[in-house]
Amino acid sequence: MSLVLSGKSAGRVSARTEGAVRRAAQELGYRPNAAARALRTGATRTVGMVVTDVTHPFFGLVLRGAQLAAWRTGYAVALVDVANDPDRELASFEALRAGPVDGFLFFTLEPPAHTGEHVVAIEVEPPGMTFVRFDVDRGTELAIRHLMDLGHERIGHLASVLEGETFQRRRARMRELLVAAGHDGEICETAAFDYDDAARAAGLLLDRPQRPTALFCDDDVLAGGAYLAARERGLRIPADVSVVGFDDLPFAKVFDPPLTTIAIDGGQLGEIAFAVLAALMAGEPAPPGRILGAELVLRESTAPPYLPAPAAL
Amino acid sequence: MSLVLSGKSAGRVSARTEGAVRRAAQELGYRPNAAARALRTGATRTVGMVVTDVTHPFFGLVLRGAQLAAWRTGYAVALVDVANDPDRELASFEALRAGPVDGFLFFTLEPPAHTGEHVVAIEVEPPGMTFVRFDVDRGTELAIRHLMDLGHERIGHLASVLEGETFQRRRARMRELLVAAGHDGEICETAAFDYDDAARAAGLLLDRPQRPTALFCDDDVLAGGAYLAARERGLRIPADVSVVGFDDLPFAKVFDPPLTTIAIDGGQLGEIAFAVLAALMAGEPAPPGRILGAELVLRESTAPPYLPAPAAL
DNA sequence: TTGTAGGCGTTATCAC
DNA sequence: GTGATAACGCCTACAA
Repeated sequence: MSLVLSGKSAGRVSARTEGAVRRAAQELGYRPNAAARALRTGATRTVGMVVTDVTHPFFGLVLRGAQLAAWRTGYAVALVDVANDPDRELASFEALRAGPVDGFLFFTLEPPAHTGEHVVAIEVEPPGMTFVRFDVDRGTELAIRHLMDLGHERIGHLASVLEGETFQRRRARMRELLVAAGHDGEICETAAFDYDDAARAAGLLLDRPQRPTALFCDDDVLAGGAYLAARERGLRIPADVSVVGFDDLPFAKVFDPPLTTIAIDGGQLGEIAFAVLAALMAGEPAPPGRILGAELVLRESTAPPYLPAPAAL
Repeated sequence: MSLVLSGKSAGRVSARTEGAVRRAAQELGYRPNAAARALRTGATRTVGMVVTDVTHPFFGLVLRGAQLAAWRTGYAVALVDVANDPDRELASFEALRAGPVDGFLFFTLEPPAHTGEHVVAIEVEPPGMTFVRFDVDRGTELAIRHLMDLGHERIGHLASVLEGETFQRRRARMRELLVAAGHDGEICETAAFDYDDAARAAGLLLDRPQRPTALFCDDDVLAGGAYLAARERGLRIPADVSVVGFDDLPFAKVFDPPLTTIAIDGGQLGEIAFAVLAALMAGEPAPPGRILGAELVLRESTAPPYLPAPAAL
């Protein structure tokens, strides 16, 4: 019967019956029931992607990448937004374990500990769990080096409030580089991924008695907050403060001045994360993890500290 | 047996057995299988939301709103991105009809014609289909009026290439208002929701022999492209060109100058769309449609045309 | 108050 | 090459 539809008719059913079946199915508007199939086969050909915050522009890129890769292999990806709520995160995981998905892409602060499910962690590297992440150490090194090469010594860090591993890495690496160069290592404020809150935190940094001459931001949204704070205070970027972001979100180049930032490829991240998960689900030997590149995109928000005022003044 | 777990034990099972059952379930790590339940009950308590482009920042807001509302009633929402591809749109619909969802939220150009499924259209108003959309007529009226009040007569339209109903509305209303005021009604270029393409199209507008003194953009992303084009040409906003956007995306206020735009509430849209769908699924009488407000947010990207040069020159 | 059985729509196996 | 049948796990009606 439905051998035909599942494409396993080769050499099993006569061409005539096959045609008849197809026609009948067509006319009756028959469509195989997904629930029954899932029950029988134990697979849904769907993977769940759980993210902390759909509202952040970076996720769209990642989801798009994962979705494209999934599509090619006949999988669908269901997105679950956890709205920065750990309880909800756990609840989602439990709900999804109940059957609706064959595997998980966890783009959150802390993926649930290993449970025998197929899961790949994104941007986190939990011990023993397959992961895909960017080389943020390299990324922050590129950013900080660039600033130090320009002559900056007092570099503020506009950091994410989120305790994610990727952010801890940024902080640690930055500190390392700064102390290695003999500079002050901890001028830091944290903010949510929200322009107003970021502006508030950036303001705290800019209002310090010893104002930092440059700001390294965990993310382009945060950098946007720094732009806001600088504008409120009549500070020019980059003449009075240099700013460097992270992510290279599409709007970074429309900021004024265009934002110098660390580019990472969200689409690629999603694509690779799905590929790794697919390997896992297929029982193939998957790599323990993948680390993706990051590079510096030079635009116009950085300059040497304290540019001399125009000669005329 | 599983009467307990489904919460229907009231007056059917003794408290003792109930406790025993719960404990056993706990220890065995038993969790009801979603596929089997779906097969049996015919419902999945999941709705599908299909969007044209996850990559656009507006969708995050809508999804968040829908997801929050769904969560409250024990529903999940699965997001499907269609990547602006009509074939994929149809394919997704077919795939989703196979069972995995109880209802649909269609945020696309053209939701598939009525098929007996529970579906609510978002930002489109197909005949006979339940919908939720913004009052874009009012929104564009607010924008155009504002520009005309400022004294603009030659207003360019930086429009979306997408043929969505919401965009056709903007165009039609704008034209109406312009011809009613006796102005030239069609200075228009279209672009994809992408800063570079938008900059290209905006450039076409700005390079016209009779340069428009103001630009009305279908969307804040497009407005960002206008900023880029103006910058390339050394044109000042708003002194040389006024710009007004649509959506009030979070980054609009960090643009320089902060963007005057039409604010619409994506979260509310998602929330209401889900509520309407829930009513539909429950068989309750649902309203034929809902129209949500839009308002003008005055910032600094608009001014009277051709501001006189500073007296000193 | 508790136990049992049937069926939801598939797929896969096995006998014809 | 084809048709029958069992089983996936849950829910619910009905019998004990």
